[in-house]
Amino acid sequence: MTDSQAMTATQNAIRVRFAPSPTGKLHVGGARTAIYNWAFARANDGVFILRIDDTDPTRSTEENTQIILRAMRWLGLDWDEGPDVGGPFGPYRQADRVARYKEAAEKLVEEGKAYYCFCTPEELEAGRKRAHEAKEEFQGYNGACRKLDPAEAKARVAAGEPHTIRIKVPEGRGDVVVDDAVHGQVTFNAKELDDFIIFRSDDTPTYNFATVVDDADMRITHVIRGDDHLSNTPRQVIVYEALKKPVPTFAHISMILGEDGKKLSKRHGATSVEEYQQESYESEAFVNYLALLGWSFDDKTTIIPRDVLAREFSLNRVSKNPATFDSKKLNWINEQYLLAMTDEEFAEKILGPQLVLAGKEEEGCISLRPEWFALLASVIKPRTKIAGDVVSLTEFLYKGDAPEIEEKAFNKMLAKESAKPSLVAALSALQTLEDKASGFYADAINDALAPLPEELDISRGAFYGAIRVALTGTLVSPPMGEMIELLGCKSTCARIEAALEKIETTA
RNA sequence: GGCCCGUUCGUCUAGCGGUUUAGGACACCGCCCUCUCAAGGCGGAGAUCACGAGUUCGAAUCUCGUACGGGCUACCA
Repeated sequence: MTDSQAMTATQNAIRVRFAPSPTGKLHVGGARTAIYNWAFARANDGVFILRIDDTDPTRSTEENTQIILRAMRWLGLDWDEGPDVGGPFGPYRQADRVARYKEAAEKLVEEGKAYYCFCTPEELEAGRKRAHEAKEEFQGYNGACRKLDPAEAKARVAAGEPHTIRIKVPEGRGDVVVDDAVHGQVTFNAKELDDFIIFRSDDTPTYNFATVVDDADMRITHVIRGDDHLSNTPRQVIVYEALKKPVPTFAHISMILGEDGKKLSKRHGATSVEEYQQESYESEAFVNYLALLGWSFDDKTTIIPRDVLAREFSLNRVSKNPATFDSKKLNWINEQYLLAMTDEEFAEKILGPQLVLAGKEEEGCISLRPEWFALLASVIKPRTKIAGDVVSLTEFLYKGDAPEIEEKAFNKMLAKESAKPSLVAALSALQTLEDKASGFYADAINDALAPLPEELDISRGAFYGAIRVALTGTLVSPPMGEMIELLGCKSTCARIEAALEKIETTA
């Protein structure tokens, strides 16, 4: 590629941005917006930019910024330009760009496209109240300071009078048509827009101004963001026009609701990405689920790995209506990702880390006995919804030689006549098997146990149930052969003997 | 109040004027497999496409109203 070609490519490249405010953790709604931006950029060989919109210094924190960055990394959404990696249009934190906004705002004042306003918040509030009580159609700013003589206004500013800067919505602007990639053309009448504030009296820019300056400076071509900004878009279009910058394409995506159909909030449980990470969801499954919440690939696909998403995402398949967050489906998708792992992979990525985390195994345990862990993975994997489940699913392994037996389980399986002969027969069969030295494997164990119920004239349910309770103390466990192989002969026999003893003492 | 957006099974969605007795997925129910619990296989129930008019030979799909939900109307983002 020649330099001029490279230049053309960059100029034509799609550039999108995700611009969270660090006023809290990364929310699932924000995460989905980030995913759509990222996927749209990747699918179109575009550039994905991360910008921190911290124009509100009172609510923004560095800690939240770091949490958001961490969440983005966990989601696997890599950015090409951003606060930590830099880029040609930085800085990428709004707090570091205030001089730029000030300059842009003053320039608009100079050009007569914006003006100083000396109205106090109290006056404005009173005006709004009056308009509201009079039930006036238009309840916005009345434009009092618009008529001020510019020279006089400048003098008042120079004299230190508190002031804001308001943009002038051009007289007779007519309809502002927003070209929205998901909603189509949305028309607003500029008459309904008032001269809104672009710069506060405390010398900070407002959101509607700062984002436009940044999006223009950063050559953003597509603004993909939440629905709640749709009504603000005509205001931003006015700013683009005042700045004489091209207006990007917008794509307003709907919000995510809680299971009661209300806006997602704390009382719906986990709402931040961080919480889902801590609850041990697979990052890719989480991204998959969120991507599908408001976007579809076709009429049947539900499993979309991250790389496929990055190839296939398109804005025209984004749906307009709000979506309800369904943790059951998230769980199911998560499970599908776990199921898709090989046993070795599952042992390495899920079993090892989770068991180490729970203090059940030592770091590096898998390499010591890879086959045992692969077998364990094969029985645990289909029973795992999320990674953290493996701790309870493997609990039977760590119960020692005389597991505590749940009362309910004892009463149901061991407190009956068939229990003792079942255990005795199983014990002897297993010991014989071990003596044969042909290998204490699941298949052989199953073969050794299989004929016993009939020989003893005991139902299979009662027979295996008795062993299950003896070995685990509970009524639920992995399949018998595998479980016994995992426990090994020594522990198995010890547990059966302990159960027999308990039967004796109880009887 | 004004302006804007949205409305297909409980949930996520497919559907872009006839191919639809509205398709798929989650959840639910049943059967099969089976020593328990899963996983897997098969099947079932579940949506008069918010409602009402209109356009059309024909509408979930186009238009207009109504209702309900949401957003904006801040010196929040």
